[in-house]
Amino acid sequence: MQTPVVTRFAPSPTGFLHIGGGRTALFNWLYAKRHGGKMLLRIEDTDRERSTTNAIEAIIDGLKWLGLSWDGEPIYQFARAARHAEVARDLVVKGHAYYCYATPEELTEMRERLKADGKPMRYDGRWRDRDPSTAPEGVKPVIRLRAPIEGETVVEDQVQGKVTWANKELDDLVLLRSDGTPTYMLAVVVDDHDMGVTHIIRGDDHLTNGARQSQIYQACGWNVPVMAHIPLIHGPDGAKLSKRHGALGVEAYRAMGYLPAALRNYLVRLGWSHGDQEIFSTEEMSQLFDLKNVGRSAARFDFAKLSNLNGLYMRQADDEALLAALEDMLPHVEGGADFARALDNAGRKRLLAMMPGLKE
RNA sequence: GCGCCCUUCGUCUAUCGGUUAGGACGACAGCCUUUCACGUUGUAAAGACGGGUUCGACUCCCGUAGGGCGCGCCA
Repeated sequence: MQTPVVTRFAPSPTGFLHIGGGRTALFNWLYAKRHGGKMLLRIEDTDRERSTTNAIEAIIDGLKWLGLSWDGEPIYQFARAARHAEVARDLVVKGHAYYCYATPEELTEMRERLKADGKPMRYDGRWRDRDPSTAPEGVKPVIRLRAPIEGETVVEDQVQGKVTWANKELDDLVLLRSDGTPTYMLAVVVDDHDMGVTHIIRGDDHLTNGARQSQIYQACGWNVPVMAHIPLIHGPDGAKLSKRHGALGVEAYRAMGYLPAALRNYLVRLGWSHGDQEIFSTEEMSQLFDLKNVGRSAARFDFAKLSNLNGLYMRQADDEALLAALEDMLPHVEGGADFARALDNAGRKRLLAMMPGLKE
């Protein structure tokens, strides 16, 4: 019997739902649908400084607007900190991790020296085999993974293919901070395992993390989920998508009047293809989507093509549905609230009558 | 600096060793139209570079260049 597919979308709530994150969520959602599985939502809020409830709401709101849904309640990573710490301490007991008493200042100094010498900036393992009884007074230790030194770590990626690292390139990462809270690297592995995630589909900026996380899985004695690192979305100039490119969050696309169906269609074709087909209904893409046809190179965002698709979806839209979409959008667009207030039933009727011409 | 990844028209992409290298957006030129839009017809436009392997490379291998990502007690 094959285990059912479980994917997940795991944003960190430090801003709004990034357009790239929206596509990642879409791919996870489609993959789960295609295989009759589930998509889970996990909020990665372990960075207490930067995580805000506003951002959590914005992400959930953005996903809903995009028409994406998830199974069960969202999991909040911070709430699971005790479990993460327990795994880290268990790893120490088993000899797969150790306490490191190096201070942040000491490590910064170490990195600066390595950089000056033109050496790779990796933790040098100074506490890996040192007797803890020689620990300095008053320093709270972190827990580091005792990563393998020899051999190699391989990620059998569904998009990138087989990717190999020499273990000597990967240093002993921190699992548990000195204040007892988990790092991202540990939390992700423990949560994905506990949540029964079978497929990790995320941006390829996480590819190296995939290797490091594989090492944690191995230390824990757990199976590594299937991984798929999808290419990133770049701005029209080929540089990483940033504020200066304009619309970063999906809510900005709503405010510009794009239809969710058009944005989904645009996003799914960024990196994925099915022969020459350009237009996919949501139903269709959830039947056709696969990892095999996801490309490996970054795609540039093209507003002209998005607009073209949006026009196409508008012209095809049912008049009532388009009016509903308009009213739905009004509160989010500048000056829209006034328009919405002035829109009575008579106005609505008039708008509906004009819609066939308007949408052309 | 070290590691990993990527490279087909301006852009998104098809091609799974043999094709006139296909489609879409955009551009340009017609047609339609009181205008704009829609629609429609057509045109231009691509395998980064250099070596191999092969009867034959966009496709496989190596190198170079360019780009991206990672190298935090951030996620």
